Amino acid sequence: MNSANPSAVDAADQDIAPIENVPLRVQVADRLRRAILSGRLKPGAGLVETALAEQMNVSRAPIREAIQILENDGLVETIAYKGKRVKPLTPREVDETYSLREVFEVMAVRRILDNGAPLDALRTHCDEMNAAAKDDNIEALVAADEAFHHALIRLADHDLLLASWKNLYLRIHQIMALRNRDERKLEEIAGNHPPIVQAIADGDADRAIKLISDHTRSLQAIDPATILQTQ
Amino acid sequence: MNSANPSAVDAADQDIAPIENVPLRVQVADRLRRAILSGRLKPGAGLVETALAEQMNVSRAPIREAIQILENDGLVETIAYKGKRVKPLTPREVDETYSLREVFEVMAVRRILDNGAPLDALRTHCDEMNAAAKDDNIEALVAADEAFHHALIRLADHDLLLASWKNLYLRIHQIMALRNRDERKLEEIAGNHPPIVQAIADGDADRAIKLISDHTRSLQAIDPATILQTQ
DNA sequence: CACTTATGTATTGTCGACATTACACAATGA
DNA sequence: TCATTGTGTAATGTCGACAATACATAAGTG
Repeated sequence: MNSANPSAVDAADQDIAPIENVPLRVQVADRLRRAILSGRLKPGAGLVETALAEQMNVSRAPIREAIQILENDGLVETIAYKGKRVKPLTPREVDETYSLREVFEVMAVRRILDNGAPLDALRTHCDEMNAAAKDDNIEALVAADEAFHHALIRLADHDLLLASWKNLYLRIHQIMALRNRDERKLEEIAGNHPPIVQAIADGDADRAIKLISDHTRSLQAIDPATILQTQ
Repeated sequence: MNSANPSAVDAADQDIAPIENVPLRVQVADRLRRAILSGRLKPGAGLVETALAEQMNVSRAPIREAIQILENDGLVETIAYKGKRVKPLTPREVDETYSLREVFEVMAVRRILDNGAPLDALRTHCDEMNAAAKDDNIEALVAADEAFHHALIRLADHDLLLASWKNLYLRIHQIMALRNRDERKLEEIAGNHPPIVQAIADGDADRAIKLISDHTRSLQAIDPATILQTQ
């Protein structure tokens, strides 16, 4: 298969990695998304196409398309002939986001129990979370937490569910970034997960569903009304 | 409030209705969406911007944006530098669509039972369905059916759920349009709904959830593999 | 003949300019 | 003074043209 063209292939492998050909709109969308999800662009902040175009040194077209992508993500809203802004985040929306997330995760657990799936990945992420909690490393714990839930949804083997969950989780990201880092017991968060895996392994549907429900609800409850906005 | 300016206001009321100022992209998106949902544009059919622009007598910009809107709706997909086409519909996707719909509707029923809501609208739509079934009017029955489920979701008082359901229901529309009109008993479909309302009214969560689950599943089961595609 | 290398074509990607809209605010007149 | 009417400004909406890309197909080369 590749024996015909030895030198060129052998030579690099790393040096000449395939040149990425990412459309500008995607690059722009990624940057803006990062800014929103990290909290640098707060809800209510205005997005002006011409200004962004000049700042990023591209024309307005890719900026427009990038903003439309973010609109699909539910992170930005447009008011015709007036402007675009980071979608304001109301307490109600936060509430709805978490409640829908709960439904998604319960659905995933149900499917895993019905169809079966290997749980090794979940256990690995539990270990990562424990390690992060011991190190007092919030970043690592949050990452492992997301990896755990992502893996859980993937195990459900339901592409549409996965896509919906990912979209929803964007807002969870944003909410977590905006929330004043309430220093909760990291070990408590980490400790929440292994029982879920155990319940699934035991085939105990009721317990697994109750645990995952309680878990997502506990996260939801934390948030007071720390919804900052930039008018 | 309006006593100061009598003649102008009184005069028309109908004649001079507010002039709609719908952006071209929205008009284009609506047309294309209708074509897809009605089955005139089949899955796999190519969408060429220049051709559409010429046909609709607008520039490519609104066409592009319209197609991006449909991409967000999940009805169209883009392959960079190659083309855009109506998203192919696999049996698996159909399956996933219906199973996610089931989860949404069960969630709605749960919330209605928890928080309470007036059920008059649901009963009205049940009556409409019965009337349509008696008249052998499929169009009317489908419309009333959608109105019933739409009302059910709205009663759940959960904006995010409503938005997600609407998006999902787009594909249901498409699927129903593509399916070879299997002439099932209209009265059977109509008859499925009143028991759901009754179970909710009775506060019988288990029965209500079971009924709504069975209902959505029965719709799902019909579809063999009648997924037409235009390569 | 097999294989590489141009070249053509269809399509999307990007650009800069102009049109349209909404809003704020000043100018006007009873 | 107050309501009405102009006018300016900032933003999105739309346009036509050109650039970049991927693929098919032909042309060249050993």
